[in-house]
Amino acid sequence: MAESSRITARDGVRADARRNRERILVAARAVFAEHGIDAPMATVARRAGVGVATLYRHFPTRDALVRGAFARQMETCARALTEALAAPDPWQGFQHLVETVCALQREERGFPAAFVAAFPESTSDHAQSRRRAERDFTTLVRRAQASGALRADFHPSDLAVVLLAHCGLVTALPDDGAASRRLVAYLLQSFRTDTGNRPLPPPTALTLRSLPIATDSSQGQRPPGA
Amino acid sequence: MAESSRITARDGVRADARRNRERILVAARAVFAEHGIDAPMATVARRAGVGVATLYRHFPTRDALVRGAFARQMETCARALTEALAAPDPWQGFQHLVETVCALQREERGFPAAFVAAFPESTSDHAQSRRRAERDFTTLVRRAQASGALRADFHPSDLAVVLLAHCGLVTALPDDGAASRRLVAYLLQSFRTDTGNRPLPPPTALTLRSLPIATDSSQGQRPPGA
DNA sequence: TCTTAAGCGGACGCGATCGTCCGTTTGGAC
DNA sequence: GTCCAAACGGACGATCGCGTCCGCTTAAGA
Repeated sequence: MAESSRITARDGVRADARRNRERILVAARAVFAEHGIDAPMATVARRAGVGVATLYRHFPTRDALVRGAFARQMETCARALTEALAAPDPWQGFQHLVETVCALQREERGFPAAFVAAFPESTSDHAQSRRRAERDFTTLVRRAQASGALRADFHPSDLAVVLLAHCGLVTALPDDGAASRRLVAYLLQSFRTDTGNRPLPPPTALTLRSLPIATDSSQGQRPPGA
Repeated sequence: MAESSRITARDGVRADARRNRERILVAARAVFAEHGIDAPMATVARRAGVGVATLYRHFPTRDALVRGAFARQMETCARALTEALAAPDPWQGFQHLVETVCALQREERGFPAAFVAAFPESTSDHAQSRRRAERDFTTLVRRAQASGALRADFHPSDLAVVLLAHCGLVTALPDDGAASRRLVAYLLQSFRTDTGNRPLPPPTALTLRSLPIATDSSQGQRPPGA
């Protein structure tokens, strides 16, 4: 009769519930990749083979779902930052960090827009992660500047500028890794002190003609948040 | 009875119709600036003080409305390109062009997303403008490269990369001119051959914490009126 | 003034998405 | 096997935006 006797598993979650949760996350990644993170929740549910209610039970808000779906990518980002700090050459670390995060944005469609939700202010642990990430990144910047490779007037906030711009680019051109690579290469060059022009990845096939039509609003443009 | 006798004005448009058209365009710019180009058509109509039907009569599709609303900005872009070609120093022309377009994207909110719709493929005259713009820009690039100021591996398609990235940035951070200026400065530097680090505009106040939350799609609703 | 059609506006039907409610199923402890 | 709470799923009412339809208003030529 003790309530503990009713707990069904180590973590108190029934097997089918855990299974469904995983199916939902897989489906969410697929659907977000196809239709952007504004895709209907019902679509995710159908893809996962569960009812809408089940979806909402596991993830009460779209925000929670997005965060759940891209948790792994977020961890990869965090790891990249740790690795960057550990790298013997701070500039190498810096460059690798930027390239890794941008590669994630480029490869996992839906993730770029989700990224900025990565460090939600609501939950305290995440706020803490976020603060730590900021601190670590600032340290990395200082070191890279001290080593002479990163220009002295680079400001840690420039990372946000880069990420938002890159996010916009890959959101507009989901298939085009070339554009993303090109942008990143240009930006990294402008961050260096040693500024001899270095080889770039190949240019894109874009023309003004081929730019996506704006009012086809199927693309999730990110609205500003709080 | 002759149909020509019924024509009511020089251009065959009644005075109230012309007046309403203008009011709609003003309202559209305001509403697009506040809520993005996906704002409900009815909102534009209400703001303009006309009925929905009137709005649809003048602009049958949202696309037509967007194009009408930002026609002036598009002309400014076209003029900037012409001026850039006429500039004595091709690099100056190039730089001025990029800065002008980005300034427009930054200042007229809603325009950035609209920009890519600027040269619709449907109407032949616009397609022609677009082709001409491409040709002119390519010429500008060649000249700037010949002058030695623009790096040889800059490709005209890189303009699209810049514009899309910048569009993403200002869409995400509508109020923040600093971020836009910063990005443009970085990119222009990386386009130069002469690559000594030059002074940058001041950094932004962004932190990872302050990045907009992706899935809060509630959009910062304006507290007053609307 | 009179006439007429160009122009106007709001109501309406349609379709999509949201998030909840509630009856049914099922995992797993005993 | 029995039981029950956890979990499920689909139906449902509410909301929102779209674009059209139709009766009314009004500009402006005669």
